[in-house]
Amino acid sequence: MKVSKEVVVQHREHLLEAAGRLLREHGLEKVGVADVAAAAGLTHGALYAHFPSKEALCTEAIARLLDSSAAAAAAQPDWQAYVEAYLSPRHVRQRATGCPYTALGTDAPRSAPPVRDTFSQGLERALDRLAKRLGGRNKAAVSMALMVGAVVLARAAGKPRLRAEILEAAKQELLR
Amino acid sequence: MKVSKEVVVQHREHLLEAAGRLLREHGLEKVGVADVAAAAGLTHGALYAHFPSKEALCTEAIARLLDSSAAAAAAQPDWQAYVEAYLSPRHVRQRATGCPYTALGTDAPRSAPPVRDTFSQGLERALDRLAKRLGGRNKAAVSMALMVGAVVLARAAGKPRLRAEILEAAKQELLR
DNA sequence: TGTACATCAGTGAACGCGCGTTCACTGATGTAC
DNA sequence: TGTACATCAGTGAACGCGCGTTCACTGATGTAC
Repeated sequence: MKVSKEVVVQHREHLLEAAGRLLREHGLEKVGVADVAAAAGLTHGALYAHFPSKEALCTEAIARLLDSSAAAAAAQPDWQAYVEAYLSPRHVRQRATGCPYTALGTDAPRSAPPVRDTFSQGLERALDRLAKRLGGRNKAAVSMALMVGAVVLARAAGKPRLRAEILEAAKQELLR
Repeated sequence: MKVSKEVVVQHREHLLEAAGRLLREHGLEKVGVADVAAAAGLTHGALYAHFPSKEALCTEAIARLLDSSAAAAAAQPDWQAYVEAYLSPRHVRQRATGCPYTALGTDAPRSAPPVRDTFSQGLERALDRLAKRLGGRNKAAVSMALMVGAVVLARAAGKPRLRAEILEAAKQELLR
């Protein structure tokens, strides 16, 4: 049945949030529109009143992720605290709420143009901001690559000991 | 029809090679058993004479990838040349024949235990070898994280200019 | 060495299942009078 | 303010498609005599 304008906006918001969470946890291919709709408290049919396709939903959800990820970084003025949180076992464990590059990085180049472009633009802006913060584009690129790489490898490492080793090594290097 | 023992071994080999290539290019979820079989010059039914399931095929194919990737690294005694090849635009472009961590890194933690464990063990050995080569586990972890992160980000970056910037920054840092 | 038979990798049709998408219908919302 | 009607987000069944897996059958291989 029809719902009020405010509720429509809420539902759209919930769909994007759920998609952002599920995509980071399970990847683009393993998440179904029914999963996203259910996580938002709706049925799959309703999703198509908000988005024309799964791809459109995912594209917008990922664009949001990249934005809010950049916003979260900007909101932490203490660089050391930011790095320590990023390279924490908690971040490695909780993919669903973590950095989109570490969750979906290797999916980006295989995706359709809309998703690829979203990643590309998000990355460009992320590096710009980081360059201002760290005073140099080279330093920004190296720092981001090291952080992303460390979390990707730590997640691929099954044993907690190896995970901790990778995270610690990256942390020492970044805060040197 | 039945084929000779030698041909059976060849077909198995071709299936694993095709799987290794297609998996790196398209990811675990987008590659079908029919795709792999066709790339190996067989029909999908034949695949099940060699492997009990898609998962078993992928697990073995990935194990091979990790081994041959480590072997390729060991075969290049010149560290600078290795780093330059790894951080080259060519490697960024050709996912199908490149490093398995940069191609499938973010798929690893979402995969079923057999695939996850394969990655975990492969990573452990890769870091061991690199530690001997670079004289320190910390240095090995940092170098590998930076290399993997740089290629993942370079692939996510659409524009050649941004790609080159990331690769160059990482290269300078690693060969410092 | 030659022959008869058992073996088994390969083929392609078929099955079951899940997924993205569509659509007729519902009923609360919001608007026009 | 009250009423009648148009709108449209949401529901759930249905559709088409692709994919992993199975299986009866084929025919070349390899073995036993």
